[in-house]
Amino acid sequence: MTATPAHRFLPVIRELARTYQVFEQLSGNHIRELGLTPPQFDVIATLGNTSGMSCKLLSEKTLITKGTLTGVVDRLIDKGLVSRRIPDEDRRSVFIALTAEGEALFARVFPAHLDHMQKLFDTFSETELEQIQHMLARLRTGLDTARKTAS
Amino acid sequence: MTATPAHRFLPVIRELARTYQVFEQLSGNHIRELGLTPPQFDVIATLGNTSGMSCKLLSEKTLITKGTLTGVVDRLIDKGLVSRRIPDEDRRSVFIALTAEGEALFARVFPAHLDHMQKLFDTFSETELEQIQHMLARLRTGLDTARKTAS
DNA sequence: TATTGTTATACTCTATAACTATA
DNA sequence: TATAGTTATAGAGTATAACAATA
Repeated sequence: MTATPAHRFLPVIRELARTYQVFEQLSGNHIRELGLTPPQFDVIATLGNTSGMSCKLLSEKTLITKGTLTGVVDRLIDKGLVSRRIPDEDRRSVFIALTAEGEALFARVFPAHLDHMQKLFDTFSETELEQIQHMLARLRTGLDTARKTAS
Repeated sequence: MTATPAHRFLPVIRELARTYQVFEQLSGNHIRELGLTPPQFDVIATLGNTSGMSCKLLSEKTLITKGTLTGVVDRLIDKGLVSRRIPDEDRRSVFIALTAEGEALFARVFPAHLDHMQKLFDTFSETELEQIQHMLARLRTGLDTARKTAS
């Protein structure tokens, strides 16, 4: 196996980290204006356009561990944005879904959030967007594999 | 101006976010084994291979706001990894640098961290690595511009 | 007055692990 | 026994804003 020299991929890692962090900061500012935190918005966005899902699945999709997720969902329930329900099929699990108010927030906020981001992509051609998405997906596959190997 | 349809860039945002989050998780596991947190490692890595820098510059490079940075640096000082010094030229500022122990940690840990990440990039050609880096850089430029506009 | 950092406050997230209830 | 979540704990990061010291 030919080792990849560090000088070749280190700049990519740096760019990935910085790009995401700047994105997170910009996105986070917008989110906090709505009285939400980034993890809370992540949950809202994940539940949006679905009929809800189990705590376990929500945890996997958002990458928020179960213990943390309980607290995040608690706060969203306090705000009246999501609901918990114990399904009859498996009374161990918890089904989490947006409330009507949560749906309304999602419908109002998510498009605004996209508008907010839209101009960043105007300099990219469709081909370039596909390329970057494809490469990120490949990179993530490698990351997923590494994560499983590590655990 | 032609608006970019959301369905074109939304997948890119999702991939960027997920890829970085998985990266952060993998990287974070490795970092916590060293007794550091990701922001602490970020500071160490930023100070590595430099003679130190002001709190302000360190804040800009790590994207950690000044109030938070004080606490992060406090904890690194408690661990004996960095030092504070007030320069004579401008007694308002604080000069932060790695201690000998911090340098040793950086030298030992950073290459190991890279080794840990290396295999993820073996399926990418040199051209592809350059492309993805270039596209991320362009994206970040757009993000930086948007951030300045927003503030 | 403007700039650089620190301090204070209050809250949220995080990891970890013990625990409960159900399967 | 295994699985799905909750609870408990302790620590760290975060935003925000008031503050002190220096320029």
